[in-house]
Amino acid sequence: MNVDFVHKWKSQVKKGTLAFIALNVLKDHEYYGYELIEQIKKNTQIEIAEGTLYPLMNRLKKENLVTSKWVEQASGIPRKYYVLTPTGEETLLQMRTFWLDLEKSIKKISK
Amino acid sequence: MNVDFVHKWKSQVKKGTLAFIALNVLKDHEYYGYELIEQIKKNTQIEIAEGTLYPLMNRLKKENLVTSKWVEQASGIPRKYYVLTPTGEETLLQMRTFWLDLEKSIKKISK
DNA sequence: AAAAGTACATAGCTATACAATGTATCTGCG
DNA sequence: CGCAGATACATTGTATAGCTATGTACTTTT
Repeated sequence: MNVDFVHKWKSQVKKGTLAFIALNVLKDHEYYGYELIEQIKKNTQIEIAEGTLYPLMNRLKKENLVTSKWVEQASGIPRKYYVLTPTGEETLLQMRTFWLDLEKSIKKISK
Repeated sequence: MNVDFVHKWKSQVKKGTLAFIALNVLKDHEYYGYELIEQIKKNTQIEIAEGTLYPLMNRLKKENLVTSKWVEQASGIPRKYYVLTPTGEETLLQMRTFWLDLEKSIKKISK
């Protein structure tokens, strides 16, 4: 019951945070989709389904926060690398401000 | 454009965090709906629409995390007070653990 | 040759914040 | 007195976004 609620809740928290997390990870390093999932999992223990990441990246592209470029591989499927745009960097800064405020607020009420 | 994206993003971050915030605020003090909105605004600067809070509290009730009781007023509309259940308290602890981990992870990737 | 991993992508489902709207009561002000 | 604004609850409809399931295609491992 309760386990189920917490599970759903975590999924809801991801709504929004994932965009923030992805932009943060892309800030200093470009990654392709599959690799981005692995990086995020490694750094945050958060697992993103592929069906979540690809639509997410397309939204961020549509909003002009990232661009993408195909890179051919010596062997195998070409990889689509994602890069932060200047708008993306600027947006990330605004998001960080909001996040820090939220963090502080929650710290205040959760003791 | 970008302002619009950030605005929508904040709304998405609220999905999930609001339940967490409400439970935190109710942990040590019972409040009625309207007052809860004011308390949250005062403590976190986060504004919750009434159309958000009432369905939220009904969900939390259905999940047995809070109970409610009507309290008649000497004058005016009776108030519906919300109280954390033991299940609610336990769930809150699990949520806090997840939140602290998330906070730590984001701190790690955002510098 | 089959299974598992890499790599991209989409469709349908579900949960939830918010605006808009509605009901009802009380208080302050001209 | 009458009315605007605050108090207090609630519902409906819409948009957003994560997740499961599914699909394609290539490579590596067994």
